[in-house]
Amino acid sequence: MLKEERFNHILKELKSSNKVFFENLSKELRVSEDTIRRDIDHLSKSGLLVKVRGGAMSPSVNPLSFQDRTGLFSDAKKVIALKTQQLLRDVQTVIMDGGTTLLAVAASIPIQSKLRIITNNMALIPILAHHEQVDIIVLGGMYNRVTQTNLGIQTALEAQKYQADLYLMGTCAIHSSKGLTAAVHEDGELKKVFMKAAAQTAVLSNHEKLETVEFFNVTGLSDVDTLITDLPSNDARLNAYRPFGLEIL
Amino acid sequence: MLKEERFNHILKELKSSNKVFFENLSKELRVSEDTIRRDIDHLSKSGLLVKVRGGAMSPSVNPLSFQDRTGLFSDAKKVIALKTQQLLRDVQTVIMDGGTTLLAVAASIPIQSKLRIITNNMALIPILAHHEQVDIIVLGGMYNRVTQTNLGIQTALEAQKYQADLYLMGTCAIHSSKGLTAAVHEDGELKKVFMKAAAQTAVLSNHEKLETVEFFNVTGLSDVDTLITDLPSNDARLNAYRPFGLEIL
DNA sequence: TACAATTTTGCATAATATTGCAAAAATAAA
DNA sequence: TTTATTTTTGCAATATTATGCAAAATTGTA
Repeated sequence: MLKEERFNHILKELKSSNKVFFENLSKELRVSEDTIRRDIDHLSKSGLLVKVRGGAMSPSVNPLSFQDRTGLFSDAKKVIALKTQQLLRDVQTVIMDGGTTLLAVAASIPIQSKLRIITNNMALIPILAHHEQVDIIVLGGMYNRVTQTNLGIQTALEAQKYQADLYLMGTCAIHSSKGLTAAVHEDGELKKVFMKAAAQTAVLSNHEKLETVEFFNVTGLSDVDTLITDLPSNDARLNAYRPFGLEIL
Repeated sequence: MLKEERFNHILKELKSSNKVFFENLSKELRVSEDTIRRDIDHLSKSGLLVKVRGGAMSPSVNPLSFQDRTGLFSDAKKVIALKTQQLLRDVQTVIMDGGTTLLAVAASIPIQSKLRIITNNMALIPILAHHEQVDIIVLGGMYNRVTQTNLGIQTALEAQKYQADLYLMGTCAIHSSKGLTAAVHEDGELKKVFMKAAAQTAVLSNHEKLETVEFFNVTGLSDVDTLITDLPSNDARLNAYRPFGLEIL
């Protein structure tokens, strides 16, 4: 029996019952459990199934194409996304970088909005598929599978060529004395470029990111124009940031 | 017995049972397994079957030959895609532009391939999500919803910064006297840049595009190194292109 | 037809892939 | 925490595939 026939057997069984077990497959296909284990390993690397303890399961639906089902976003992100809409009403050109918060923002943009969005965030594209009035300018670079963003020198060089009204900054750590910091060097540098390219910078942050620090400095808080969190704007936990003169939404 | 007769026998058997074994074929056709192996090699390079350990399978039943969840790809595109794989074995860096044919090519790249892909084709990204050894360099620009590609001056400027071993050209019209032409101006200009950036250019084309002309000139056929269609390489409809000294797969 | 050049074929051998086993490591359960 | 179970890793035996080579067959040319 060919290896690929075993693969087909496994996938067929997975299709009908949604879960397969090493033990059963080993008996059905008359090979050792090790072989089944390796088969499943192979199939999982191809994304055709996901390994679980004792066997494998069908992969969860649509990994990349449609994240715009709002149920996928946490309440905190939805709150931030809705607050952000008021900033988008008065601008033409917006820079948006990485992070799922910005996906939530994009998902809540009204379908008839007229906007130009400059981004290195590839996950944004399918979300904006039906916004025919939204122009998307993609910033190229080395694609990062984990963050689904383009990064690198090339991305920064491209970003410098544009002028935007607003920069919506997604992922970063915020600290009242250390300012904004990023976990990835290239991402941190890119954020600096984005700030220069935009007339106004708004930082979007879950309250859990407040008073945290990452390794790479981006900027001080006085360079930020607006801070948007999931907290009420008068929440005490935001007091530390009020002296910097930024607008808190 | 002629080689062509063996081919026919193999393909016939493949059609009826979806799989063939070297051992059986060797006995049936009274030649050594080596000869069968070479025959299968040839048919595999012609995109008519996929080799597996011990024999070969028809591409449609091999779960690993295509990552085609949607069943979107036509037989012609699958043949072209499988033929194209032989070019990818010896290169490091490949430029791929727009068109669904190139999506089929990407979908048939083995999961363990090591490759660097330079592209303005955003639809390529989710297909290559599980190819951890494939680096993707995205070329930025104005995103076009219909073609799912980035276009414009910016895209061309970026493309000029790279050197590639191979350029796989997707959508274009081919004519024996008019050469290659494109339907969209920016796309045509970009194709010229891609050709300059790559050491070798291969044009992928459905046979229905042969002897058709679009409005924007790209280049003459003598600048093309390889032509890959869904037709057998000795098909009479390809004769018009043979004088240009390009390799026809 | 005869001869040279090319292609095809089968074989030996080296390289590679698959399989099952056993020990070590990691994970879940008590 | 300890214990039981599952998973990973390394290994050796076996099977398959790729490669170079020489003989045979085929093709083209005079």
